[in-house]
Amino acid sequence: MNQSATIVRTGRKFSQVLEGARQVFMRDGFEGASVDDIARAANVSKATLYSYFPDKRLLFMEVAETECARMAERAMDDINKNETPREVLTTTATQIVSFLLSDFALQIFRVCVAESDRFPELGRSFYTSGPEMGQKRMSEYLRLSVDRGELKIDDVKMAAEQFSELCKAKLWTRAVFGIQSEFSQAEIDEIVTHAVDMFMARYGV
Amino acid sequence: MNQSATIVRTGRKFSQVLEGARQVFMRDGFEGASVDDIARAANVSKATLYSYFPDKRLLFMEVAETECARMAERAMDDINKNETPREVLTTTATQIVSFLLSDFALQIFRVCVAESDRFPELGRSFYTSGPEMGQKRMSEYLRLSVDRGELKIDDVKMAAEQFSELCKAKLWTRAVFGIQSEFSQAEIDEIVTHAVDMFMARYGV
DNA sequence: GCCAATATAAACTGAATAGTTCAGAATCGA
DNA sequence: TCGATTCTGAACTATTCAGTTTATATTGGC
Repeated sequence: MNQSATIVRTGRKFSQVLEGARQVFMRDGFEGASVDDIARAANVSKATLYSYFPDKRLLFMEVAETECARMAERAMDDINKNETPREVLTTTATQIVSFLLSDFALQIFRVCVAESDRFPELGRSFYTSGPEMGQKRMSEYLRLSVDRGELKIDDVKMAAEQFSELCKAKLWTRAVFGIQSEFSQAEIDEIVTHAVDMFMARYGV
Repeated sequence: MNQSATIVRTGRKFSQVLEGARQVFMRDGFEGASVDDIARAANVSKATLYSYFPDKRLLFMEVAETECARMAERAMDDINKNETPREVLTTTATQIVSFLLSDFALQIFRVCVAESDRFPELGRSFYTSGPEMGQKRMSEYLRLSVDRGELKIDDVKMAAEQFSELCKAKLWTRAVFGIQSEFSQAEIDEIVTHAVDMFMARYGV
């Protein structure tokens, strides 16, 4: 991954370039985005852009990694460990569902899926800083609850995977394929309730 | 969707073209595949190809639709309605998981996700003939079992969505991002068991 | 105010590639 | 065998786009 050596990170317009690239890549994907578009969006000349990034791929990778890190930071941040599992799970599921349905998460998912054939490192990087990261946070919480005797789980990792998977039911697939793009709170709550009910039916004490 | 009107489906080499297109699109995605490549793979001249399909997009759509139909046909075909729910669900889950992890299903998913921004009809078509189709079949079975008193389900559609989502736990995400590409029967069975256990815990009588 | 680093605009190269055209060859039904 | 349909190959157009170049302008530290 460390072709980063060849990226020049100093200079007045570095972050401008990155921000322009972010916008355009997120809107158009990798192939869809032209370097001219990016330069225009960044209010920067093409020559300047190329003085920072040796090529389009590296620029894209940089954007993707930055976005994934930002993503991981946001999602599942405020687990209040003193509430009951049902409460915690409900709060967390609501966050997860809302996040998964955001334009932002959807678009980066699309781009990463689309390009992970061409850039295997991208797939890995996304997985590590996205889904895997979430799964770890969730596992920690579940482990805690099990130790407290609040939940009864044989395989904590698997349970965490199942939980986040349940959060994708119905709406997420529809969102990914552009069938539906607006989601009411009621729709989200419905998914959340069903996810939590199912989880508790299986792992509740 | 019926730009299909403009596709000529008769002629000696129609299926040859389609098969070549299938191979190349599945390997390279939409942008990645060049029409020259496809013509070569199909053992057909470019002119012939264009005599069947007015443009690359329609050719792609045709391939995707054909593949989805084939997909829907295969998956969840042999539900033996006389077994217990646990048995039926286990068989079905095994089929679903294996199918979801096949190169074939993964590749078509990737391509459809990648291109559904540019071709909204493609996303819709994939969703309809893929996930939605599966969900309907599953719903029918669940409805039957509920009527028989074998299961207790408030929202059959939602339960069907949850079930297929549970089949994606752990392995599928890893597959989509190319983290893992070989899956042992034991790994598949693990997912299946956990999916069925969870489902039965929630909806069993 | 000067110098060195940094940025700009715009034109250019070179490579891919979608889609067209057409004269002639292969194929097939009758 | 004949005539019509279908296919071929190869050359051609036109476009898009990554990446380069160059001559000029801006900026900021000293």
